Amino acid sequence: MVAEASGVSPSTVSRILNGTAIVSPEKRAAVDRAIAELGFVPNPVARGLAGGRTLSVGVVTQTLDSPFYGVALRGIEDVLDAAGYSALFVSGHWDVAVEKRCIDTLRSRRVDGLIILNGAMGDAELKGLAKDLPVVVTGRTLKATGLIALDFNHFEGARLATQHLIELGHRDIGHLSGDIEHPDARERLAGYRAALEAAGLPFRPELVETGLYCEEGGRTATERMLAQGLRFSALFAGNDQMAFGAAVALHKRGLRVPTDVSLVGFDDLTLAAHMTPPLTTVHQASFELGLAAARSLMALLADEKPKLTLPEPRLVVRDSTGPAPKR
Amino acid sequence: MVAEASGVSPSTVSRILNGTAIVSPEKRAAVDRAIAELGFVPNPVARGLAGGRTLSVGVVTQTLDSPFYGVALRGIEDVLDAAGYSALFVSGHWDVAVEKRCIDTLRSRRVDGLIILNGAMGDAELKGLAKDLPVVVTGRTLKATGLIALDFNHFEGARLATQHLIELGHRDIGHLSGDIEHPDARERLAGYRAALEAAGLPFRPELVETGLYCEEGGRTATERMLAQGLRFSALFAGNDQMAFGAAVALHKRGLRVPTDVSLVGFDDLTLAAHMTPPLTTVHQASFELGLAAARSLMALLADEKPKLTLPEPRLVVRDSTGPAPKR
DNA sequence: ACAATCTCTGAAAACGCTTTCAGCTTCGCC
DNA sequence: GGCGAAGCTGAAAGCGTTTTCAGAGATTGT
Repeated sequence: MVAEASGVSPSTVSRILNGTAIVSPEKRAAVDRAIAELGFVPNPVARGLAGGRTLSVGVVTQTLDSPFYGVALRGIEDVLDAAGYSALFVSGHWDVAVEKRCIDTLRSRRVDGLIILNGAMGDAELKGLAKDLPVVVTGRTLKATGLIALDFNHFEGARLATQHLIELGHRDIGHLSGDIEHPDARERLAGYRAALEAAGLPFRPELVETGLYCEEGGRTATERMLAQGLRFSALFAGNDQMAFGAAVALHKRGLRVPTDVSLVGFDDLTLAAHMTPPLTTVHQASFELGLAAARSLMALLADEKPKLTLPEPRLVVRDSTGPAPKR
Repeated sequence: MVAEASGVSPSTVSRILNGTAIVSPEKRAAVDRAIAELGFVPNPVARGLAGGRTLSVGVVTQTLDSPFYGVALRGIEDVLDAAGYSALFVSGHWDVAVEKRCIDTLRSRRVDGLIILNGAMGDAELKGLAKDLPVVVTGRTLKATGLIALDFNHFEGARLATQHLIELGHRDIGHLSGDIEHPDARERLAGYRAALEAAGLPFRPELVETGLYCEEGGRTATERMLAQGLRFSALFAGNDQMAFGAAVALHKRGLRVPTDVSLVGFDDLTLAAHMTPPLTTVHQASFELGLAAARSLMALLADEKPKLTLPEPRLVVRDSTGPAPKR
């Protein structure tokens, strides 16, 4: 230990560095000077070995390059960085087995905590994990000690989107649902249905088509609806990526957005505002989600109980929705 | 050390785990059994302290949520993961100071190597870094020991894109250039110019507008050109994101793609194929870039000299380009 | 004024591995 | 048959911190 070369014992230096105990001003000054002169930087690896805390947290996401979670990762990074923590990002690729392996790796690397963005694993396992180390999980609601769950109000978002279409006079409103495995897809579907029923419109299962939460999924789902000869004047897509795909499918069929078909997305990706026409969508504050997740974890690590809450979803009306065409 | 509880000395176990030396089959079998029974998992933190190798590499990118680099990150993760390495992703936010701080953090965490995606720092500093630990850098060409530079052929890509427009009969071809600070933006501009000149067309500086490499940058650059009353029948955007922005600007002016203006992008983001109309663009193999970068680093760490090469750019013709309108 | 308490500090153990060093065998060869 | 070389293995010394433990002074209470 280099700093020792300048006066005191390693224990004292450690105490100064960590503020673990009171040290006399003179020694503190001497050590500070030595540190500055030597350009000393503590070694996190050794710290991790000795102290058990590595000042690193694991972040498991599904795909690193998702436009939606990417932004959340940035929020996480910001908070962690400011707190002196480093993030280990891993992706589970929507595969429970891969996800578990990732988590094992992270644990073997002795991360101090875990942030799991929309994990695929079961609630029970998650609770088990949380017994060992602090966990913040998004995309589900769950209560357990050492665990904080953060989720958006998908139901309300979907309700807003559908209501908007109804208010524009649309009656035949289709829904492109994400894979029903995802709790958020289920909630969005429920919100869509609730809005219809609140307006006295029937819920028609044939107007709901399911696909993967991506451009391709939205495109093929729309093509299926079109192929079936279904009549609809508006489409509420489970997320923006699906909406992009839907726009392509409609365009190919010669249908104009919003003249022939109104289109609403969900997420408000950066790109939504830059699509042609700019997409009406439900804004999800994913950056804030990242911030909140990271802050929650920091609180958990400090043995506090914060219970941060996420902003409510908000409809952003752009140019992809318009009045229903006369029948 | 737990595994010792079953027969041999810790040194021998370590040797088996690392393949550092030849061990007799019986001992090896005994140890293997013990490891299996105890479910022993080596502690990378201790390993890092003792051996100097942490089996982790630092990856510095500019923004975690870039659609282009996101894909590359996935490629990096795939390779690293398979090799038993973990990645520490950090983002420099296009700021040299931030970037340096990130690198310091990574070094203090004793990463075994560094992958720098389009770093903002100077060549000289990079070379200095490479003296200390293996570095792979993308987006520039550079030669130094312990350093591998990987880059696309931006010039050729831009040339292909421009040539395609010329072959379609376009004569007034604008270019939305990325910030000229970026070497790749400069090369793309050069490729554009070379294609023009090869076809005997004059290079007209007023048809080149510069902006940030993002949707907003493309939109405002296009708006500026439109506002100046410039006549052009085709636009070659510095990257796909700028092309998306350009499409919005054109759409607002009532100009149709490709009927009134043909549009070519660069990168071939996933979204390019799902935009309306699907975007003609230059394919950059960013996933392969990630793979190649990670593999190069692994090779460097193994003291090999691989010199992987990236695929040549390739024009992907979709629906955003068409024949030049008659004048 | 003396014991009982506090403060502050250093010595030393621990964290869980890797690696060097030296010792013991077993060969191969003159 | 003896000697050097080569092959395996264990003991022990780190790696750079934190943390426990106990001791040296300085305070306080009576």
